[in-house]
Amino acid sequence: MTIKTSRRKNVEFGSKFLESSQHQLICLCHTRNIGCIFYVMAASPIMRIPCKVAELSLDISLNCGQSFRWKKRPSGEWAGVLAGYLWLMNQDEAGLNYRVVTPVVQSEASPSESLPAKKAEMKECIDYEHMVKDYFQLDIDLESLYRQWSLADANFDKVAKNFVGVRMLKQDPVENLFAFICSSNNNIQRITGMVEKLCETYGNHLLTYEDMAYYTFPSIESLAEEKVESKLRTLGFGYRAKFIQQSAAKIMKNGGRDWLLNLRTVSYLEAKSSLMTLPGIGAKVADCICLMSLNHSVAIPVDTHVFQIAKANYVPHLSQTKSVTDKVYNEISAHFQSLFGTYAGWAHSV
DNA sequence: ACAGACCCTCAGCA
DNA sequence: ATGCTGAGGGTCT
Repeated sequence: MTIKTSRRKNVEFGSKFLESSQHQLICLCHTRNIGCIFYVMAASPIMRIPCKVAELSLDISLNCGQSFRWKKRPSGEWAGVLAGYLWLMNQDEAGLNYRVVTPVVQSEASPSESLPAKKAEMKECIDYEHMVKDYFQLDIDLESLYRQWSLADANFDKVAKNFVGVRMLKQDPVENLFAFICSSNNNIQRITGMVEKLCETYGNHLLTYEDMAYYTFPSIESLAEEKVESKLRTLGFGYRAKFIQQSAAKIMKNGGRDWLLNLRTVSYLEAKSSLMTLPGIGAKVADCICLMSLNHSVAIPVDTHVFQIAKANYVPHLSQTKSVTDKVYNEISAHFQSLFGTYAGWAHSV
């Protein structure tokens, strides 16, 4: 089997490996003085889920500020790390195409010995389709929700045709939480850079694919260490450096990742108020986390833009209001919740 | 309820 | 070319 390397040479080895598998092997080979380091990855075949653009627009949903981790590659594919794999996706009118790239071996030894041992692992049946459907929440009928929202609100009806297929992702709450601590008083470009720095500094290098390094999102533990604040300061996080370290430490004290995941099972208001006990998380960020990773689809994050839109089109008596006080925040939230119903947060995103 | 302060960056403009 | 200002998916005191 011929394997392309990052140095654009071809390496021959392991021709029997995976001969009966439908997976494709990719090997990146770096010479380091005498030895070689092999980064071996397996790319799945392209898989497909029938899905209309009206049910899911990748271009909007992956790039509208709910996740900061998806990047469009020159090929037009979206690339992102999810559940410890690199995913590559695109879509056409009728379907979503995706493939998965996963590291198999990273060793300084000759790969010929370790590869067969990984063979069984590769063949392990992983339900990628289920993971995609879960992440995009494809069991939720978005077209039907759009119809419902259009009936409820003429303004939505007018605007919605330009923003078809806007779907909330079901994100990992750890990534979601720390990314949105970064979002306060900030712009998307800078937030994206900060999330990248978090991953490069405290995440694990997953693999390098076509000259792009991909990292996992850091664990809560790794962000909870005391040194993190000063390090993030030097990386330009500003006052958010302290929030990140302190929130991580507090979550660990509360029970770590399980404590966060458990917020999916409690009521929306309980989840929100629990999140707001963490430093750097106020009402808006808490609502973002509720909506984007904790299944509380009724949550309405009221940011400065939602405030402006609400003043101009929905809650006239706020037209002279200068700032978003708690009272104003709750009033705007409640308005959109009663207008759009259970999936109000999804409608708000459109 | 409401200012200020908080880190940093980047348009927009003089 | 430099320098100033305001705002950017807020939060805390």
